[in-house]
Amino acid sequence: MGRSPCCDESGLKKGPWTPEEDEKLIDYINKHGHGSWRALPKLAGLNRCGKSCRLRWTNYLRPDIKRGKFSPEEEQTILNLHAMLGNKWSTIATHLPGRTDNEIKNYWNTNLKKKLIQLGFDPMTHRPRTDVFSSLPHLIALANLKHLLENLNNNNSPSWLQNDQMAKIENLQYLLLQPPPHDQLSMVSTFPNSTITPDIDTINFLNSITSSSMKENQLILNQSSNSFLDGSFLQAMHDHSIPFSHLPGLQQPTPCSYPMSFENKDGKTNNNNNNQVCTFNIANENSPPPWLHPSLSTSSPPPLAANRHHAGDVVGNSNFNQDNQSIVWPPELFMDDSFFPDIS
DNA sequence: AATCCTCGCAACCGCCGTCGG
DNA sequence: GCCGACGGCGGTTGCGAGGAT
Repeated sequence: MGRSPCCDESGLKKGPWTPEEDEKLIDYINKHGHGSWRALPKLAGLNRCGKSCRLRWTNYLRPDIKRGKFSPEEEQTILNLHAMLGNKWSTIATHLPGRTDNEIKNYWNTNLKKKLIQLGFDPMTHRPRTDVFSSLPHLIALANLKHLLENLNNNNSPSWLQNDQMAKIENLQYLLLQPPPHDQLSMVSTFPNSTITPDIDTINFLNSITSSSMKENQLILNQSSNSFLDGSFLQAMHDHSIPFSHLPGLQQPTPCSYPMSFENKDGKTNNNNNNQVCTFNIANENSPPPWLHPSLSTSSPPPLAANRHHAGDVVGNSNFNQDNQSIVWPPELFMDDSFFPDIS
Protein backbone atom coordinates (compact mmCIF):
# COMPACT_ATOMS: atom_id res chain seq x y z
CA MET A 1 0.00 0.00 0.00
CA GLY A 2 2.16 2.82 1.25
CA ARG A 3 1.34 6.42 1.04
CA SER A 4 1.96 8.71 -1.85
CA PRO A 5 5.21 10.63 -1.86
CA CYS A 6 4.93 14.06 -0.37
CA CYS A 7 6.50 15.59 -3.45
CA ASP A 8 3.86 14.29 -5.84
CA GLU A 9 2.00 17.54 -5.60
CA SER A 10 2.60 19.29 -8.87
CA GLY A 11 4.59 22.46 -9.05
CA LEU A 12 6.94 21.69 -6.19
CA LYS A 13 10.55 22.13 -7.06
CA LYS A 14 12.95 19.20 -6.98
CA GLY A 15 16.65 18.86 -7.51
CA PRO A 16 19.60 20.88 -6.25
CA TRP A 17 18.98 23.69 -3.83
CA THR A 18 19.90 27.25 -4.71
CA PRO A 19 21.70 29.55 -2.25
CA GLU A 20 18.53 31.63 -2.00
CA GLU A 21 16.49 28.61 -0.97
CA ASP A 22 19.13 27.65 1.55
CA GLU A 23 19.04 31.13 3.00
CA LYS A 24 15.25 31.09 3.34
CA LEU A 25 15.34 27.73 5.07
CA ILE A 26 18.11 28.73 7.45
CA ASP A 27 16.43 32.01 8.28
CA TYR A 28 13.12 30.38 9.01
CA ILE A 29 14.52 27.61 11.18
CA ASN A 30 16.75 29.99 13.09
CA LYS A 31 13.75 32.16 13.91
CA HIS A 32 11.04 29.57 14.45
CA GLY A 33 12.59 26.13 14.61
CA HIS A 34 11.47 23.60 12.06
CA GLY A 35 8.20 22.66 13.78
CA SER A 36 6.13 20.64 11.37
CA TRP A 37 8.19 19.88 8.32
CA ARG A 38 5.04 19.50 6.30
CA ALA A 39 3.98 23.03 7.08
CA LEU A 40 7.43 24.58 6.95
CA PRO A 41 7.83 25.19 3.21
CA LYS A 42 4.75 27.38 2.94
CA LEU A 43 5.65 29.31 6.07
CA ALA A 44 9.22 29.79 4.90
CA GLY A 45 8.21 30.76 1.39
CA LEU A 46 9.77 27.74 -0.24
CA ASN A 47 8.35 25.88 -3.19
CA ARG A 48 9.58 22.56 -1.83
CA CYS A 49 8.02 19.65 -0.03
CA GLY A 50 8.62 19.30 3.70
CA LYS A 51 10.63 16.19 3.24
CA SER A 52 13.03 17.90 0.91
CA CYS A 53 13.43 20.73 3.43
CA ARG A 54 14.10 18.33 6.27
CA LEU A 55 16.68 16.46 4.23
CA ARG A 56 18.41 19.63 3.16
CA TRP A 57 18.55 20.85 6.73
CA THR A 58 19.66 17.65 8.40
CA ASN A 59 22.20 16.67 5.78
CA TYR A 60 23.65 19.98 4.73
CA LEU A 61 22.53 23.18 6.42
CA ARG A 62 22.56 22.22 10.08
CA PRO A 63 25.15 24.41 11.82
CA ASP A 64 26.84 21.56 13.68
CA ILE A 65 27.70 19.56 10.59
CA LYS A 66 31.35 18.70 10.24
CA ARG A 67 32.69 18.85 6.71
CA GLY A 68 35.85 17.54 5.16
CA LYS A 69 37.73 14.28 5.08
CA PHE A 70 36.99 11.55 7.55
CA SER A 71 39.81 11.09 10.03
CA PRO A 72 41.37 7.65 10.59
CA GLU A 73 39.66 7.58 13.96
CA GLU A 74 36.31 8.22 12.34
CA GLU A 75 36.99 5.52 9.76
CA GLN A 76 37.88 3.13 12.54
CA THR A 77 34.68 3.96 14.35
CA ILE A 78 32.60 3.43 11.23
CA LEU A 79 34.24 0.06 10.60
CA ASN A 80 33.78 -0.95 14.21
CA LEU A 81 30.15 -0.01 14.30
CA HIS A 82 29.34 -1.34 10.86
CA ALA A 83 30.79 -4.70 11.80
CA MET A 84 28.45 -4.81 14.74
CA LEU A 85 25.38 -3.02 13.42
CA GLY A 86 25.39 -3.43 9.68
CA ASN A 87 23.85 -0.64 7.62
CA LYS A 88 22.38 1.19 10.57
CA TRP A 89 23.66 4.52 9.35
CA SER A 90 21.66 6.69 11.66
CA THR A 91 22.83 4.73 14.69
CA ILE A 92 26.41 4.88 13.48
CA ALA A 93 26.01 8.61 12.95
CA THR A 94 25.13 9.11 16.58
CA HIS A 95 28.67 7.98 17.45
CA LEU A 96 30.25 10.47 15.06
CA PRO A 97 29.41 14.00 16.15
CA GLY A 98 28.88 16.33 13.23
CA ARG A 99 28.56 13.57 10.65
CA THR A 100 25.22 12.74 9.06
CA ASP A 101 23.93 9.29 8.30
CA ASN A 102 23.86 10.21 4.63
CA GLU A 103 27.48 11.29 4.67
CA ILE A 104 28.56 8.14 6.46
CA LYS A 105 26.55 5.99 4.09
CA ASN A 106 28.13 7.70 1.09
CA TYR A 107 31.59 7.36 2.57
CA TRP A 108 31.02 3.72 3.23
CA ASN A 109 29.77 3.03 -0.27
CA THR A 110 32.50 4.97 -2.03
CA ASN A 111 35.51 4.23 0.15
CA LEU A 112 35.41 1.73 2.95
CA LYS A 113 33.34 -0.88 1.18
CA LYS A 114 35.73 -0.90 -1.75
CA LYS A 115 38.73 -1.18 0.49
CA LEU A 116 37.26 -4.17 2.28
CA ILE A 117 36.50 -5.84 -1.02
CA GLN A 118 40.03 -5.16 -2.23
CA LEU A 119 41.36 -6.83 0.88
CA GLY A 120 39.16 -9.83 0.20
CA PHE A 121 36.70 -9.17 2.96
CA ASP A 122 32.97 -9.36 2.59
CA PRO A 123 31.83 -5.82 3.38
CA MET A 124 28.62 -7.04 4.94
CA THR A 125 29.99 -9.74 7.21
CA HIS A 126 33.50 -8.28 7.61
CA ARG A 127 34.76 -11.81 7.15
CA PRO A 128 37.21 -12.98 4.51
CA ARG A 129 35.39 -14.02 1.40
CA THR A 130 35.75 -17.63 0.37
CA ASP A 131 34.66 -17.73 -3.26
CA VAL A 132 37.60 -17.77 -5.64
CA PHE A 133 36.88 -14.65 -7.66
CA SER A 134 36.02 -12.42 -4.77
CA SER A 135 39.14 -13.66 -3.04
CA LEU A 136 41.37 -12.75 -5.94
CA PRO A 137 42.90 -9.74 -4.19
CA HIS A 138 43.51 -11.93 -1.20
CA LEU A 139 45.24 -14.49 -3.39
CA ILE A 140 47.35 -11.82 -5.02
CA ALA A 141 48.37 -10.67 -1.58
CA LEU A 142 49.39 -14.24 -0.88
CA ALA A 143 51.44 -14.20 -4.02
CA ASN A 144 53.08 -11.03 -2.79
CA LEU A 145 53.84 -12.78 0.44
CA LYS A 146 55.56 -15.55 -1.46
CA HIS A 147 57.53 -13.00 -3.44
CA LEU A 148 58.65 -11.28 -0.27
CA LEU A 149 59.78 -14.57 1.17
CA GLU A 150 61.75 -15.35 -1.96
CA ASN A 151 63.36 -11.96 -1.82
CA LEU A 152 64.46 -12.58 1.72
CA ASN A 153 65.69 -16.06 0.97
CA ASN A 154 67.77 -14.69 -1.87
CA ASN A 155 69.35 -12.41 0.69
CA ASN A 156 69.64 -9.70 -1.90
CA SER A 157 68.20 -6.81 -0.01
CA PRO A 158 69.71 -4.59 2.67
CA SER A 159 69.15 -5.60 6.25
CA TRP A 160 66.75 -2.80 7.05
CA LEU A 161 64.65 -3.82 4.11
CA GLN A 162 64.70 -7.43 5.19
CA ASN A 163 63.47 -6.38 8.57
CA ASP A 164 60.77 -4.26 7.05
CA GLN A 165 59.84 -7.03 4.67
CA MET A 166 59.54 -9.36 7.59
CA ALA A 167 57.24 -6.85 9.20
CA LYS A 168 55.24 -6.79 6.00
CA ILE A 169 55.12 -10.55 5.89
CA GLU A 170 53.80 -10.72 9.40
CA ASN A 171 51.31 -8.09 8.42
CA LEU A 172 50.18 -10.09 5.39
CA GLN A 173 49.97 -13.18 7.50
CA TYR A 174 47.71 -11.35 9.85
CA LEU A 175 45.51 -10.26 6.99
CA LEU A 176 45.41 -13.55 5.18
CA LEU A 177 45.53 -16.39 7.57
CA GLN A 178 42.53 -17.89 9.21
CA PRO A 179 42.83 -20.86 11.47
CA PRO A 180 40.57 -23.87 11.52
CA PRO A 181 38.00 -23.86 14.31
CA HIS A 182 39.50 -26.19 16.84
CA ASP A 183 42.88 -27.42 15.73
CA GLN A 184 46.19 -25.74 15.78
CA LEU A 185 48.26 -26.41 12.72
CA SER A 186 51.75 -25.35 11.97
CA MET A 187 52.82 -23.80 8.73
CA VAL A 188 56.20 -25.41 8.94
CA SER A 189 57.25 -25.44 5.33
CA THR A 190 56.41 -21.86 4.54
CA PHE A 191 56.82 -20.23 7.90
CA PRO A 192 59.40 -22.28 9.72
CA ASN A 193 59.81 -19.70 12.45
CA SER A 194 56.19 -18.98 12.99
CA THR A 195 53.42 -20.72 14.82
CA ILE A 196 50.75 -18.75 13.04
CA THR A 197 48.01 -21.14 12.08
CA PRO A 198 46.23 -20.75 8.78
CA ASP A 199 43.11 -22.59 7.72
CA ILE A 200 43.14 -25.58 5.44
CA ASP A 201 42.34 -23.65 2.29
CA THR A 202 45.07 -21.19 3.00
CA ILE A 203 47.53 -23.96 3.66
CA ASN A 204 46.59 -25.62 0.41
CA PHE A 205 46.96 -22.41 -1.46
CA LEU A 206 50.26 -21.58 0.16
CA ASN A 207 51.48 -25.05 -0.61
CA SER A 208 50.51 -24.50 -4.18
CA ILE A 209 52.37 -21.25 -4.46
CA THR A 210 55.47 -22.73 -2.94
CA SER A 211 55.53 -25.56 -5.40
CA SER A 212 57.49 -25.44 -8.59
CA SER A 213 54.31 -25.65 -10.57
CA MET A 214 53.74 -21.99 -9.80
CA LYS A 215 55.91 -20.98 -12.71
CA GLU A 216 52.90 -20.31 -14.88
CA ASN A 217 51.82 -17.77 -12.36
CA GLN A 218 55.07 -15.93 -12.47
CA LEU A 219 53.60 -13.18 -14.61
CA ILE A 220 50.96 -12.23 -12.12
CA LEU A 221 53.45 -12.54 -9.31
CA ASN A 222 55.86 -10.25 -11.04
CA GLN A 223 53.26 -7.74 -12.04
CA SER A 224 51.58 -7.50 -8.72
CA SER A 225 54.72 -7.80 -6.70
CA ASN A 226 56.60 -5.21 -8.63
CA SER A 227 53.97 -2.62 -8.13
CA PHE A 228 53.72 -3.74 -4.57
CA LEU A 229 57.40 -3.71 -3.78
CA ASP A 230 58.70 -0.93 -5.94
CA GLY A 231 55.96 1.61 -5.53
CA SER A 232 54.67 3.77 -2.81
CA PHE A 233 54.41 0.93 -0.37
CA LEU A 234 58.14 0.46 -0.09
CA GLN A 235 58.62 4.17 -0.04
CA ALA A 236 56.19 4.41 2.81
CA MET A 237 57.95 1.51 4.51
CA HIS A 238 61.21 3.32 4.11
CA ASP A 239 59.65 6.49 5.46
CA HIS A 240 58.28 4.47 8.35
CA SER A 241 54.90 5.97 7.62
CA ILE A 242 53.13 2.62 7.65
CA PRO A 243 52.11 1.90 11.18
CA PHE A 244 52.21 -1.71 12.26
CA SER A 245 51.96 -1.04 15.91
CA HIS A 246 48.33 -1.86 16.41
CA LEU A 247 48.27 -5.16 14.57
CA PRO A 248 47.88 -7.82 17.20
CA GLY A 249 50.80 -9.86 15.94
CA LEU A 250 53.14 -6.95 15.68
CA GLN A 251 52.74 -4.81 18.69
CA GLN A 252 54.62 -4.96 21.90
CA PRO A 253 54.76 -6.92 24.03
CA THR A 254 53.77 -9.54 21.47
CA PRO A 255 57.05 -11.22 20.58
CA CYS A 256 58.00 -11.45 16.94
CA SER A 257 60.20 -13.81 15.02
CA TYR A 258 62.21 -11.13 13.31
CA PRO A 259 64.43 -8.31 14.44
CA MET A 260 62.76 -4.97 14.03
CA SER A 261 64.49 -1.69 13.80
CA PHE A 262 62.32 1.29 13.16
CA GLU A 263 63.39 4.83 13.56
CA ASN A 264 61.27 7.15 15.58
CA LYS A 265 60.37 10.55 14.28
CA ASP A 266 63.27 12.01 16.18
CA GLY A 267 65.62 9.69 14.40
CA LYS A 268 66.29 7.37 17.31
CA THR A 269 66.31 3.70 16.55
CA ASN A 270 63.77 1.59 18.33
CA ASN A 271 64.61 -2.09 18.52
CA ASN A 272 62.38 -4.74 19.89
CA ASN A 273 63.50 -8.09 21.16
CA ASN A 274 65.17 -10.15 18.52
CA ASN A 275 64.42 -13.68 17.49
CA GLN A 276 61.25 -14.08 19.37
CA VAL A 277 58.32 -15.94 18.01
CA CYS A 278 55.01 -14.48 16.99
CA THR A 279 52.32 -16.60 18.52
CA PHE A 280 48.71 -16.61 17.50
CA ASN A 281 46.33 -18.53 19.65
CA ILE A 282 43.38 -20.36 18.29
CA ALA A 283 40.15 -19.11 19.67
CA ASN A 284 37.06 -21.14 20.22
CA GLU A 285 33.63 -20.64 18.74
CA ASN A 286 32.79 -17.87 21.13
CA SER A 287 35.86 -15.86 20.42
CA PRO A 288 35.56 -12.53 18.68
CA PRO A 289 37.07 -11.82 15.27
CA PRO A 290 40.80 -11.12 15.18
CA TRP A 291 40.35 -7.41 14.83
CA LEU A 292 38.36 -7.04 18.01
CA HIS A 293 40.49 -4.97 20.25
CA PRO A 294 39.91 -3.14 23.51
CA SER A 295 42.14 -0.17 23.05
CA LEU A 296 39.96 1.79 20.67
CA SER A 297 36.69 1.04 22.27
CA THR A 298 33.86 3.35 21.38
CA SER A 299 30.92 3.77 23.65
CA SER A 300 29.09 0.66 24.75
CA PRO A 301 28.95 -1.88 21.98
CA PRO A 302 25.44 -2.60 20.74
CA PRO A 303 23.95 -5.98 21.63
CA LEU A 304 24.26 -7.27 18.10
CA ALA A 305 27.97 -7.63 18.64
CA ALA A 306 27.63 -11.11 20.03
CA ASN A 307 26.01 -12.35 16.85
CA ARG A 308 28.97 -11.30 14.78
CA HIS A 309 31.44 -13.66 16.36
CA HIS A 310 32.50 -16.73 14.49
CA ALA A 311 34.42 -19.84 15.14
CA GLY A 312 38.02 -20.17 14.26
CA ASP A 313 39.30 -16.69 14.64
CA VAL A 314 42.91 -15.87 15.04
CA VAL A 315 43.53 -13.80 18.09
CA GLY A 316 46.69 -11.97 18.84
CA ASN A 317 48.21 -12.44 22.25
CA SER A 318 45.76 -11.08 24.78
CA ASN A 319 45.03 -8.00 22.78
CA PHE A 320 41.38 -7.99 23.44
CA ASN A 321 39.02 -8.77 26.22
CA GLN A 322 35.51 -10.00 25.82
CA ASP A 323 33.91 -7.35 27.97
CA ASN A 324 35.17 -4.38 26.10
CA GLN A 325 35.44 -5.14 22.45
CA SER A 326 35.96 -2.95 19.51
CA ILE A 327 37.34 -3.73 16.13
CA VAL A 328 40.69 -2.62 14.91
CA TRP A 329 41.13 -2.80 11.19
CA PRO A 330 44.54 -3.05 9.68
CA PRO A 331 46.23 0.24 8.88
CA GLU A 332 46.15 -0.56 5.18
CA LEU A 333 42.52 0.42 5.16
CA PHE A 334 43.46 3.95 5.94
CA MET A 335 46.24 4.28 3.46
CA ASP A 336 46.06 5.47 -0.07
CA ASP A 337 44.94 3.05 -2.74
CA SER A 338 48.41 2.52 -4.12
CA PHE A 339 49.03 0.16 -1.25
CA PHE A 340 46.64 -2.39 -2.62
CA PRO A 341 47.58 -4.86 -5.30
CA ASP A 342 46.51 -3.71 -8.70
CA ILE A 343 43.82 -6.13 -9.78
CA SER A 344 42.42 -4.20 -12.69
C1' DA B 1 40.79 19.87 -27.77
C1' DA B 2 37.16 16.73 -27.58
C1' DT B 3 35.10 12.84 -25.89
C1' DC B 4 34.48 9.24 -22.73
C1' DC B 5 34.66 7.29 -18.24
C1' DT B 6 34.73 7.12 -13.28
C1' DC B 7 33.79 8.73 -8.90
C1' DG B 8 31.75 11.28 -5.12
C1' DC B 9 27.95 13.29 -3.24
C1' DA B 10 23.50 15.58 -2.83
C1' DA B 11 19.01 14.51 -3.33
C1' DC B 12 15.14 11.55 -4.19
C1' DC B 13 12.19 7.50 -3.44
C1' DG B 14 9.62 4.25 -1.05
C1' DC B 15 8.95 1.79 3.03
C1' DC B 16 8.42 1.52 8.05
C1' DG B 17 7.33 2.79 12.84
C1' DT B 18 5.01 5.88 15.81
C1' DC B 19 1.49 8.76 17.34
C1' DG B 20 -2.87 10.95 17.78
C1' DG B 21 -7.69 11.36 16.49
C1' DG C 1 -8.50 -1.33 16.70
C1' DC C 2 -8.24 1.45 12.54
C1' DC C 3 -6.46 4.97 9.75
C1' DG C 4 -3.96 8.81 8.22
C1' DA C 5 -0.19 12.11 9.04
C1' DC C 6 4.33 12.53 9.89
C1' DG C 7 9.25 11.81 10.69
C1' DG C 8 12.93 8.83 9.93
C1' DC C 9 15.68 5.47 7.59
C1' DG C 10 18.21 2.92 4.02
C1' DG C 11 18.67 2.13 -0.88
C1' DT C 12 19.24 4.20 -5.16
C1' DT C 13 19.76 7.68 -8.69
C1' DG C 14 21.52 11.41 -11.33
C1' DC C 15 24.53 15.08 -11.97
C1' DG C 16 28.84 17.53 -11.98
C1' DA C 17 33.82 17.47 -11.57
C1' DG C 18 37.96 15.61 -12.70
C1' DG C 19 40.83 12.24 -14.90
C1' DA C 20 41.89 9.21 -18.79
C1' DT C 21 42.12 8.33 -23.58
